[in-house]
Amino acid sequence: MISKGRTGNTKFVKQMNREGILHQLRQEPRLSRAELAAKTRLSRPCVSALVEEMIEEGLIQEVGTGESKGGRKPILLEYNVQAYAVVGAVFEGSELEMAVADMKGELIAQVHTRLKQPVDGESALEALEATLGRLLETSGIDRDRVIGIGVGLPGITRRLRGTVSYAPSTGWMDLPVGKEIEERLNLPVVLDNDVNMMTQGEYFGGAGSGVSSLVYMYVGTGIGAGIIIDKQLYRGSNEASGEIGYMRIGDSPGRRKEEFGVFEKNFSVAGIYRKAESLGLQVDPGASILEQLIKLEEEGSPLAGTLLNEVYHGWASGIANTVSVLDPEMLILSGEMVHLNEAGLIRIRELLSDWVPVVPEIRLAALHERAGLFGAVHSVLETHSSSIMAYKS
Amino acid sequence: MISKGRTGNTKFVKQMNREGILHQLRQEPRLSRAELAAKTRLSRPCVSALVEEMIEEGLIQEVGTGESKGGRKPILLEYNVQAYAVVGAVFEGSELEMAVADMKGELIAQVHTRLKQPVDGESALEALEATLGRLLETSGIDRDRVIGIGVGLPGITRRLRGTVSYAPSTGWMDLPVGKEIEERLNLPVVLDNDVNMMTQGEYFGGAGSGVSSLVYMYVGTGIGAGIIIDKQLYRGSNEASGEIGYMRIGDSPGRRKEEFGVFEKNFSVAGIYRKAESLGLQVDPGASILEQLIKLEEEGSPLAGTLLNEVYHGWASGIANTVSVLDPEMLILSGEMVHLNEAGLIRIRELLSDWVPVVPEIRLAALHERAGLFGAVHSVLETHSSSIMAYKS
DNA sequence: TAAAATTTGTTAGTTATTTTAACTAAGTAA
DNA sequence: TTACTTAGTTAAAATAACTAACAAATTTTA
Repeated sequence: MISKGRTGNTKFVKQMNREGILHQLRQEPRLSRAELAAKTRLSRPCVSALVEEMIEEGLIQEVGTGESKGGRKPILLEYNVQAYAVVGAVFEGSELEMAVADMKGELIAQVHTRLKQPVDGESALEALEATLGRLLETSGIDRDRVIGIGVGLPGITRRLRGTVSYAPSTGWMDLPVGKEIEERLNLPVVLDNDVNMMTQGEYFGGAGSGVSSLVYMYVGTGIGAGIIIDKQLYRGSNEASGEIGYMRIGDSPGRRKEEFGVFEKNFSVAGIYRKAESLGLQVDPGASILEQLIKLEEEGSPLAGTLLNEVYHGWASGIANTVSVLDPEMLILSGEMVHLNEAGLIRIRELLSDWVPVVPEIRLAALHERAGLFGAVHSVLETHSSSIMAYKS
Repeated sequence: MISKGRTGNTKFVKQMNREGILHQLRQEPRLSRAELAAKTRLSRPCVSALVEEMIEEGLIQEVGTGESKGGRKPILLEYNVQAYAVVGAVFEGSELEMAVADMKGELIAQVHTRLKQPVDGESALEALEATLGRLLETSGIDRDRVIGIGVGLPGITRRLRGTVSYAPSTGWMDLPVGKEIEERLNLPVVLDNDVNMMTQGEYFGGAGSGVSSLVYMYVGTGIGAGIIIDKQLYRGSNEASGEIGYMRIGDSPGRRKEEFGVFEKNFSVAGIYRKAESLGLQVDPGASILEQLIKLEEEGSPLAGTLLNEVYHGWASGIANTVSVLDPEMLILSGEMVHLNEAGLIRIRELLSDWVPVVPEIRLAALHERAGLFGAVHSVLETHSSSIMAYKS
């Protein structure tokens, strides 16, 4: 019930200040009250009072003394990362990956479940519930200490009317998934699509930590992007931001209103396979197409070289268009793109510097499979770590 | 000096609440204290106190009584739009347009100056100063009542180190323009490029008023876009957001590192002229190219029809790419695009609904030439209307 | 027509929270 | 050993919002 509208009362200020202190402590562990006062621009007595309160609540701990700076030694404080726990879950195809993490977002335990086929809403919910039980048991974490669960689903996640959503590829059409999970598990739920979750993962604990705006570009079955602007995930007005697979890049087939967009039709993993096969190249659908093309080119196949170049050109075009619109600080390449070698990266950077006036820093994703889980966990921390404090105070 | 970091004191709360009241009153004039209390969720005594303060400062006025709703008649309050004034200025080629507005952003007086050629920094500054004097004199507004000036400049405006900026096409390379204007006029300055100013103009008082995210697309010498996300202008990490002229749309010439991007090379006004001329069409560079093509097509020229279609296709591609990334609530077409007729608009909407999953509302710009001035004025109101209150209290 | 009810606005007192100033604690340096 | 520093606490002052009660002005109702 904090600051609903544009006006606030004095309690809101206290909440803000508590969060400010916690924020500092999360960024820079082992700070004294005096240092906190300086960094938060609050008076020392105020910091002392708030800190005492949060120590009582178990959110902060005193952890010994630091070096003297010419006077009394400071008492160092630390964010108590074990005060509570958060759970992250990611559905991917017929797999469910789940983990508990501490309040810093560090994974404590992780389990993996294979869902019964075909997946429907009920079986997915059941799996979620059972796996959560198993996870908490093995990790020895009390259920009361879990402040929420973040769930990543494939496909577009609509948030109309609260937490209604659907994920086409698993057959959960238009189910109020968020609410159902919430009721079933009796836990606050943060729901988002897989790319948004991975984006948050890389942003909070991967290649993108520290920047204030980034684009996370994922090439897989389709092509999508997650966007962080001003340290916040940007979802768009219809939850459809970052649907860059619909860009007009490459050959556009005559047909209209396709399920896939032109860009992803041409340059997703499946699209590249199609191109490779139509060129008569021998490729294995089980392994990375990019790695195979690179290997073929090294072995002297000019066809593979041509296709590789076309792929770089296509991907770079997608990047150029996105960067032209957003001018992000950083761009993170993931999915199939993580198999880019040095030469490929250089080629893409080269094309970009020819094409656009400002080229952002471009990096490969650092977290790989863990990105989604990491993001799910952090999305809960972002959404609920302040509300948890509110209900305690 | 308000809320520098993430923490706040009680004064900050008061500031917030004052702004909340003012905000309500700006949106909906003629509200009573009781209604304000209900809308801002503040207690009636609190509202009364804040309102009294602001009446004394001249920010609010009592304007008679309203209809009874079964009890005592309410005393209606109104935002005093004439308490202060703001100035907007827009440089465009060798012209300088300038206006004063009240606190609601309504233009009170407007003047126009032709700059000496060639334009350099000094002569532009001189013109700015002289025109401001003339404007204030004719409008009879006291200089002390002006809270700031918004200046729109052509080209990319960089804000590195405060307000350093450059505007290539007027020859102001890398001058600390913001600071210089500030010193010269002794007024707070808000500097931005022309497209951003026009975007804010349409957002605050034109086709885009009320939405929370929009893209303003301008086709002129080049092609650019202004982006509003979450009710805020988004400038990008290097002030280069919305540089959609660099998208990869249409024929890309062999040359690298051009001044212009591929999209604008093909589909800016100049680009379309080039295409028209190479097709042997008779076009006059002084009038709207789009209108001429439409007329030629109506007169039965198949070549003009083909080109027109190509232009629609190109513009729609730019829109599709932008929309794929941002998923805005609304898209405003301006510059040469305002000459689109109904058929053209329909064609573009048709292409979009074939290409992208979510099509935003698409409108033509409503403000035309006044957009820049309007935006300049509103950018000052946004930036300084709260600080003016702060220094009063 | 008078009393009751309702809505608006104010007054007085309470509460919550931060700040300032002074003070204690615990160290370093000369 | 004394002076100076830095860390942290205490107590009082300041600020600003809230609650409760009341006054003022109207409408509704008996």
